[in-house]
Amino acid sequence: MRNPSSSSSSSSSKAAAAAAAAAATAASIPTKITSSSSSKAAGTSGGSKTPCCIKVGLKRGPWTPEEDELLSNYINKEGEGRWRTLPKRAGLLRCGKSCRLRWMNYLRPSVKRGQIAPDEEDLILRLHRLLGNRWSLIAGRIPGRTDNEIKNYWNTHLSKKLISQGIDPRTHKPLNPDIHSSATVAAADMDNNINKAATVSSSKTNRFSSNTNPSPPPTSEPSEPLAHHQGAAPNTNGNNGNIVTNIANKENGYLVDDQELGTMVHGYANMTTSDHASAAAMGTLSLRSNGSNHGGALLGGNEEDDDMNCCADDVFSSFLNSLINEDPFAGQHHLQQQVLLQNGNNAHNAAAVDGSDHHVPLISSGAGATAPSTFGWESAVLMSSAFIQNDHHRVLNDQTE
DNA sequence: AAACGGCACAACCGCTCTTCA
DNA sequence: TTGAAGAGCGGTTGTGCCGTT
Repeated sequence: MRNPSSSSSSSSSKAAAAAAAAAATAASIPTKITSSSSSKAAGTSGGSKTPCCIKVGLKRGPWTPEEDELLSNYINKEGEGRWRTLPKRAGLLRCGKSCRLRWMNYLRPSVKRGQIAPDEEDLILRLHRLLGNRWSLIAGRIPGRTDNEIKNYWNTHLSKKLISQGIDPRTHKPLNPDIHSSATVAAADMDNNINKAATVSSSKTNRFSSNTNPSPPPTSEPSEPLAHHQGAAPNTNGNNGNIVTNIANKENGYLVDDQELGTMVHGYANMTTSDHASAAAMGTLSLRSNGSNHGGALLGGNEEDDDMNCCADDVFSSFLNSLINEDPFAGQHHLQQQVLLQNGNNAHNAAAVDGSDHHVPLISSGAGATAPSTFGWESAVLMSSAFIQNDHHRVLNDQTE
């Protein structure tokens, strides 16, 4: 089903249709309810697969304007959360997951519809190069865009665009080494810079230590890519231990892997406090987004989150920014500053976050190169290694299985 | 005008992680 | 310690639209 109001890089006729449909439905509401969707809605699930909610009578398929209104009204009134029971309370014949998805990807006021701007596209490319198919993380750095939207845009536009340029959309490296387009040269340049940071921050391991099947190098097969990425949310508890035993093995092609992401968090946690309770609290932080910020807050950046989250998010954002801006050491400098501030007082108040989603601008004003500090991510990694000893043991155990 | 195929994208599925009793 | 519930993520599917034949 196509949502008229979300038509982006479409033809003018599509845009016209979208405009007409948008006029008919003031909000983001689908204009078509198909017969096939009705059959789905009967709860017949349309196949042998078991739907997420097997309760008989729950509707599936495209949402109607009435359903959207019910959901929006309810959430505006009661707030998000408790998705499992929300449908019943809101008077919807939908499963909770469906409601959550509809709200997150479509009905939320903060969702920005419309064409992906060139700068957004560039940002997506850069972030994908850094993060791989971690759409929620990517979406979290692009205000108003959802992971689903970015994922779709990537699959339908950007991956093909890269392929047409002779670039592997998964690794961002040339498909054919003989081809030296400007794009591939630029990618290679960036790769060189990024590798510095990758080395500093220890680096790649099996992306998912719990996976007994060693992660294969990425292929150009779009559907395979992250099979090893199942459920892909990186878990700081389970993966960081690998930084001790696996060094400099960045075979997956992504520039920042889960271990590194998690390490940044752990490392920062360790540096910013000597209080074990606080450190432990930080240790529970997940790279998965938390709360209502649907992927927006890397470190669980809800407004209610504690100071540590705020700072860690800021630091990570800074680091990510520095990678995107091809200055792998800027984050170190910023980190050091943050640590000093944090030790001195509540530095988080100075954290640059916007009011809505804790997004930190990524297109910085030319992050100036900062001299590498002796106290940076490398320290963070080492310190975090000690900090997460328990996880390390766990990982080692996993590896022996 | 009909058939066909590709495109775009909302929605769904299966899985994982976190939290809590 | 364990299991259930809640929540979130990435991958895939289904469907309408549009252009081409």
